[in-house]
Amino acid sequence: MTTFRTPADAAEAHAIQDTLRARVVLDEPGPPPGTGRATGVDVAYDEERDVVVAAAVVLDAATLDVVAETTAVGRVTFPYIPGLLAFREIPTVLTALEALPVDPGLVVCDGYGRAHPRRFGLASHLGVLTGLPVIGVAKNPFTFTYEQPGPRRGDSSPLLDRDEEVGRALRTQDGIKPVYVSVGHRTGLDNACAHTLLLARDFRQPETTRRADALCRQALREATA
DNA sequence: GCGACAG
DNA sequence: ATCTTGTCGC
Repeated sequence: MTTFRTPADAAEAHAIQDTLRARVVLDEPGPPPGTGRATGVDVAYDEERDVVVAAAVVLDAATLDVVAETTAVGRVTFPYIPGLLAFREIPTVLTALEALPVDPGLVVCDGYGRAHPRRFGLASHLGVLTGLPVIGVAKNPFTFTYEQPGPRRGDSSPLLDRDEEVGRALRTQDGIKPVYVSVGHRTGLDNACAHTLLLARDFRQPETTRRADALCRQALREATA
């Protein structure tokens, strides 16, 4: 597992992304959807107290039952800069992932992977550092463009950077605004969408992110109280 | 130069 | 991300 280093500034962060990008694996299909485990990771902040809490929640991919969960507390070491989100979230997320007593299976993060200005978003970065299959499911289209997908659950359309497909806008519930799926590491886009759809069985967002989000917020309250 | 911009 | 009550709707 590669060591994480917090960059001194944006220029150094860009350089790190440009270097690590070469290690992304894009030619593996990834774990079969609906089997094994899927792990959601998310982070909550208390900017005032300079505290960050990460959560990792492992689900059975078939039943969506919780198999294991961990949290980790850290300090904010990098500001939020669009395109550099990973440097803010990854350190504490790594700690939470390492504390898991079981193999995470497919890791699902809140944000982007290949859909990124330098093709190296949070999901790509986390994948390269851990070696795990990782995908990104974001709630906003960031700077990318897309045609509105069909109205039904499962409908999708290409997420574009110029004319390059960097991800997909995927409708996970009938008549509800889509989520934005992109590949991180060791997973194909079709598979990433299939996983997302199965994980978003009951809600717009995948159950993995919902559980991780709830857990890190709760842990932040407790760490802050 | 100004605005937009994952979380 | 986070600040934040009630309220409209299934």
